[in-house]
Amino acid sequence: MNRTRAWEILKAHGYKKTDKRELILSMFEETDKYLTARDLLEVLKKDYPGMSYDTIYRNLATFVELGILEETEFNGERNFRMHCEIDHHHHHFICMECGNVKEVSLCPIEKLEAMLPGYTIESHKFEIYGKCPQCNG
Amino acid sequence: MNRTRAWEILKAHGYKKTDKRELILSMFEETDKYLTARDLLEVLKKDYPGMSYDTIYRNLATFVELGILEETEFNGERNFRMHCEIDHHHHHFICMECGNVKEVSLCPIEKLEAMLPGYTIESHKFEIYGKCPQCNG
DNA sequence: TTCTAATTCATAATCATTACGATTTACATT
DNA sequence: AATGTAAATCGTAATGATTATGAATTAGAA
Ligand SMILES: [Mn+2]
Ligand SMILES: [Mn+2]
Ligand SMILES: [Zn+2]
Ligand SMILES: [Zn+2]
Repeated sequence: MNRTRAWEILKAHGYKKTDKRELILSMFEETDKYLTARDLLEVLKKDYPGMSYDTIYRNLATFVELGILEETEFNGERNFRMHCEIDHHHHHFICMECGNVKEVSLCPIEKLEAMLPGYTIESHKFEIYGKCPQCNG
Repeated sequence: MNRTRAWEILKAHGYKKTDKRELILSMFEETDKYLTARDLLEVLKKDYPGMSYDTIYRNLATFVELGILEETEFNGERNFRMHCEIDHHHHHFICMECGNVKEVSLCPIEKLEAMLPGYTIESHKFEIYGKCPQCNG
């Protein structure tokens, strides 16, 4: 996902183009790491000192709802990142040192479905945490 | 894990026997569901109206540290449950309707390790959410 | 029974997140 | 280009989970 595509989606749903949204999207575009609301505010405050958490959270919710961002939760905080381009189902290795993210295609959810008759699987979370090669030194 | 074993561990680490701990442990012993700090306080307030969140959280942290409880996070809250008896590595299907938990032995973490040379895997989370057979009707 | 460290209580602080009325702004329409 | 209006943002306060702290209580050893 990139900013251009994001704006197509936003427009298609009747959302207006604003500088704040543009800035938020550009922050996500230039990193593959997960960001928190706090991360965003910290940076946006430089350009917009009056920037409100309400604006951040409301837009994050919109972006997730429209599939522009993906969301997860670790270290007791909500984390967001640009939704992956990759079309096939996959998961992420997340470096707890630098935040870098690596795609992981292994997922046993289909096998699992067969092993749980009577159960309805609505969602699943498979996340791997550790240190990436750079941080391992 | 049961209360008796839990007390062995607590004693072995020099922790004292208190009524609050006994009650907390008994709550976990009699269900296989995940409980939040709020769930616990709600019940403990009946016997101990002055019961403090501090006591709950401090003991939960102790129990997790000693391997008596296991902890996870979903729906934006920390959730706790008695640590499983089962010795082999496994994960959980969690019913989002009734909270029931089912063991799931499928896990691709070892295969994954081989697929991520240079990476150090420190931990991983694999959780499946949905509806159990009873709640599906 | 006495002593002491562990535990709990009572309360406030902190942190992430949400809520809301007032104000401003994007953009469609004239 | 000016106008009207719904959308978006601001400013600020509320909420809810969690953590912190100092005083009071208590379990268990001596
Ligand atoms: Mn990805
Ligand atoms: Mn289990
Ligand atoms: Zn998967
Ligand atoms: Zn596993």
